[in-house]
Amino acid sequence: MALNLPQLRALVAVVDAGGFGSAAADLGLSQSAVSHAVASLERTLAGPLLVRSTPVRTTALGDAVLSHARTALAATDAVVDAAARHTATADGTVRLAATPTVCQGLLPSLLRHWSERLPALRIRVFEGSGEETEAWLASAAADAAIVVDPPPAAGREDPRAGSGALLATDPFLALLPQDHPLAGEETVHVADLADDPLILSPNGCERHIRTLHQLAGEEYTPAHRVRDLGTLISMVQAGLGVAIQPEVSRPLVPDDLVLVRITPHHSRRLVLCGPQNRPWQPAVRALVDSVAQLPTGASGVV
Amino acid sequence: MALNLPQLRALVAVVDAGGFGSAAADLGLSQSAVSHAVASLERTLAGPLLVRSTPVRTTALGDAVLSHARTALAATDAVVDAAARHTATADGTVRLAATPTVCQGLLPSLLRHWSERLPALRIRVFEGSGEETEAWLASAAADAAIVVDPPPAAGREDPRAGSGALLATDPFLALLPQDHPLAGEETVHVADLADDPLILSPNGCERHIRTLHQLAGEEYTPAHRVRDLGTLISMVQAGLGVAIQPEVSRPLVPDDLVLVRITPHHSRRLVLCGPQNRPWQPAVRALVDSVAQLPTGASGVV
DNA sequence: TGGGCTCATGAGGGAGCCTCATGACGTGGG
DNA sequence: CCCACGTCATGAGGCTCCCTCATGAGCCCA
Repeated sequence: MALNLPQLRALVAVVDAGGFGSAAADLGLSQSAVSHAVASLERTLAGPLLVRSTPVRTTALGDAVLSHARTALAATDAVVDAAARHTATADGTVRLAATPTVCQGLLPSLLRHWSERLPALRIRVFEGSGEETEAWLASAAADAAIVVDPPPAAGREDPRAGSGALLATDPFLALLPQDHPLAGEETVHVADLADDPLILSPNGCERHIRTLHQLAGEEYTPAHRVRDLGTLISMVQAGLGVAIQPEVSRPLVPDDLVLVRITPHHSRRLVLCGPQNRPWQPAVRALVDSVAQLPTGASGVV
Repeated sequence: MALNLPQLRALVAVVDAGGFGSAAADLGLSQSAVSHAVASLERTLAGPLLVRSTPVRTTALGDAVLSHARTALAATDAVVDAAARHTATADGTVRLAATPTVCQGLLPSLLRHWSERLPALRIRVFEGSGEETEAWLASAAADAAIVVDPPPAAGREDPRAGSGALLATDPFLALLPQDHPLAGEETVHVADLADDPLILSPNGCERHIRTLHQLAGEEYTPAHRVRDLGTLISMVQAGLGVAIQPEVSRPLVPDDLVLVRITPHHSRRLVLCGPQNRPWQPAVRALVDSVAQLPTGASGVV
């Protein structure tokens, strides 16, 4: 004879209503059901819980049990409440904007994570340059975006916007052919690459690469500019030069190229967030929350 | 499809064990039962709770639900724990010593109260004089007693003894025939009764009555001494004199006698307690606790 | 004494929970 | 490459339990 929820509900209802009949009415059951429930609970607890009088009173045993019964019932209600609140906010479709590097390097594992943690959520990915993604987010063409180096916590015009989640602090690395003289090094310096033609990475990384050269006191003279990351990789493979790429592009680097840590150290912050000028979709909040509890800087999100 | 405890137990066990099979082993069930339970819980909450992988991971919905499920289960465990602790301490037989006045005036309602609140407890009443009751308690011939004016909180030799419950502050009243000249008064003074023969109440009340006369500055000259309260009442009914009786004897006073408030005010404290020189029985603790939460000074305990 | 109210108690039906057996899926070693 | 293995899902079946209906017992009050 195991304890169960209807028994506890009956006990609490009888105490609150002051009688079996009115408790049955409150619970939407027959008086008989309430009587059976309390009687079986008294059997499992091996003692009377209630004094049958008008109004009913609790025995000492009933008193000792009652508060725990209330918390148990409150907790089960909290279970269904939490579930209802969750399903109300964590479904629908989110339009997510991101840059090509992020889409190819970081997003696959993120989408896998979300499909596990938030399976009711559909995510449509929109790939664009850094400027495009921010414009889409501002113009409501996207619901969320992975933005690079947003102003930290400031510039949020709508107080309902909330804060984003730091997905990774993404360091810049040197991309070299495997047979490059420095390919085996632990770390290379920007100055060491001055003799190699620099192939400029696509999209919005140019700003960071220029900063890197300024930090090193080196002249910034890119030899080639390409738009597509595939093109860049092919050129490095062909020995036409070297490149500087963020860590997240590692999954895309073929076996015959290597990524080597570069000094001076410089990195960019990749942040998942919703729009700054209007309230976020609940689903976007759920997406951000589900990655916020991950170890920070986890470029290798499972 | 209603939420129930086995479902919550299954969910928590799977998360803790890291898999359905080991959770089933922990719960002493088949793997199939655990699978069915989690599946039905996911149906009632309208969303997946777990990601089936090795080891299993929670979805965001699962996380939101899990902590509430744990508290619900802990509370149900607390219910059976409280009941077990209670039945372990609140049964058996208690030998209760009390004076005749208390036995006749106060005990009936107390015994009714206890038979409701602590029905598993049998109480054997031993009636004796004040000295006898205290001697029985000291010699372990009684397990508890209702004692008059015990030294307040001091003189407790065994620290495990605990403190008693104040049952009543029991004021002394004048017992008069209904046709006595002062019977209609709100309050009478000890000096007003100087002309009436004083019939001494039985048992240990003489000390208090003497104190009353000292407080009033009156001479203390009892005309009659009787042992039995019934005798005293008969004599007052016969017009042979007046008496001074504690409030608790009110239920025993016939209709043709009246109890009138007396000045100077004097009262005795009736305290239920266990022995002072050895640990109390758990059942005695339960008795004391069950009256301690009543309104104090309730000579009219329901 | 009889009516009304309250709770207890059988009998019966239906839904649940559990088990056994089997199938689907992914994984790692020979 | 494929097979063995471990894990979980899924039906079918039995048994327990939970609920309802009907009826009886105890109590209070007129």
